[in-house]
Amino acid sequence: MGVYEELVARGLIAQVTDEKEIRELVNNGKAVFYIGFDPTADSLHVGHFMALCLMKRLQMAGNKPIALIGGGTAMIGDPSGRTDMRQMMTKETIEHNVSCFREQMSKFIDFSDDKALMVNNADWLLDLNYVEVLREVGACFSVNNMLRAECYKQRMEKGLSFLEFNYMIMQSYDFYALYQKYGCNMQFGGDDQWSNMLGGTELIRRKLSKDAYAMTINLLLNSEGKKMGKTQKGAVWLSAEKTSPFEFYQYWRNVDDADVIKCMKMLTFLSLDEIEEYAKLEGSEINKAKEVLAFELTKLIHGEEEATKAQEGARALFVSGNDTENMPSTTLSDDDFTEGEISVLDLLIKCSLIPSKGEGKRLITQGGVSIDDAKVTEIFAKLSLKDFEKGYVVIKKGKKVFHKAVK
RNA sequence: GGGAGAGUUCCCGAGUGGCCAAAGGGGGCAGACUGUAAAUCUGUUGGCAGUGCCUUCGGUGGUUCGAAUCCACCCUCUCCCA
Repeated sequence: MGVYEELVARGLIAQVTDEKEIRELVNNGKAVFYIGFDPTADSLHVGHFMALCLMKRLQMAGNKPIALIGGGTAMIGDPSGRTDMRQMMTKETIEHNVSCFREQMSKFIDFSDDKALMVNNADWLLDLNYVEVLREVGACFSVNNMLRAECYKQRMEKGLSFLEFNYMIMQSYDFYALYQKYGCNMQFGGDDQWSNMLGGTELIRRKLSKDAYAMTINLLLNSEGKKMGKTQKGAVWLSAEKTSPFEFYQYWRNVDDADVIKCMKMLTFLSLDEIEEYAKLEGSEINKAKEVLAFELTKLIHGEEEATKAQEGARALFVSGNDTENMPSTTLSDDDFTEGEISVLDLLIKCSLIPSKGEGKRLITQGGVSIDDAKVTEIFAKLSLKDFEKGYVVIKKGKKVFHKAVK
């Protein structure tokens, strides 16, 4: 089975421009492909992880990946898949984000010995001359066609600025530039990028009379059709500072039954045969598969040691009771105590478990807070230093959130 | 440039002078049931202090005892005409 067939079997491929050609290139390690990443935050998140996985799989099959960081296109803002206008980002923010991306990616993709490249489209986009671009590139685009593209259609009601309208042209120009510079013959991206990617193949055909290919990967959607990797607090990040390994592990440990196998196929490097075995599990047995999924992913992102810690921590908490070793924790100082006491509400705030005291009161009233296994029943309950005699207390919020307060 | 309309709390969306911290739905959170799942049911959903205060209905001023609601100007968006 070639790598292309494997991608299909894992349910990763959404659309391709020319299946035969792409299979041929990819399976024989002849592809030089690029994937673009918009530096809209200072860390990569789960959505990017799919793309990174794909890069790695293809790299292992002998193809050469180019990670393109959109330092230039971020100045414009991609309207695809968005119903509202993007906030304009400052140059400084973009530069900061670019360097964060660079660091995270190099942990995952092998950039040594020219096996992969990392480029920033700011290097060629920012110096373009407006009139020149219009004549060279603008002439190749039909506004009529652009307006028919799905990504703009959605915006026709809510409004689309000329700035954003140009995003497709800039992305197309990237492909064109990479083709000439590095012989990049293929572009991958999320399925919402389809029209932008076609713009690039079309531009290359017109300008150079050469064929280039595009392929989109399925977005990671849950059984309800919503994008995965988002929590109420925001995205699930790959950096340990923004999403701790424990939280990361828990996110995957808690996915719906219906989504476990799909996630395994799309995100892990477990063999398809092995995954088939997990797919046979039923009922509460599915929990085993969830543990494997969570462990494998945490290992990929944070390393085996952290993954083991997260797994043991979770098992201890949920199965056997109270191992506090790997629990997220907050250290309290003397200033947090008034006359040797701290109120439960202040404690919860200090540990960032609640955003406001009103929320805390509600939680306590509804029986959602326990400290050292004792349910807190009084909203103005206080803890004294005596309660910290063993050095910490364990706070339980709801059923799944555990936190250790150390003194 | 001319004309018409819109901007409400996390999101959608009601509200056209006091009964509005603002209906309803979605989402979130908590409880029950469970398998750290789903479905279902219940409660809850601006902040701070215990019943009152503060901040919030695009922005800034104004009218009024009292404004999300009326007036003026401004900003943003949509539609029609050019």
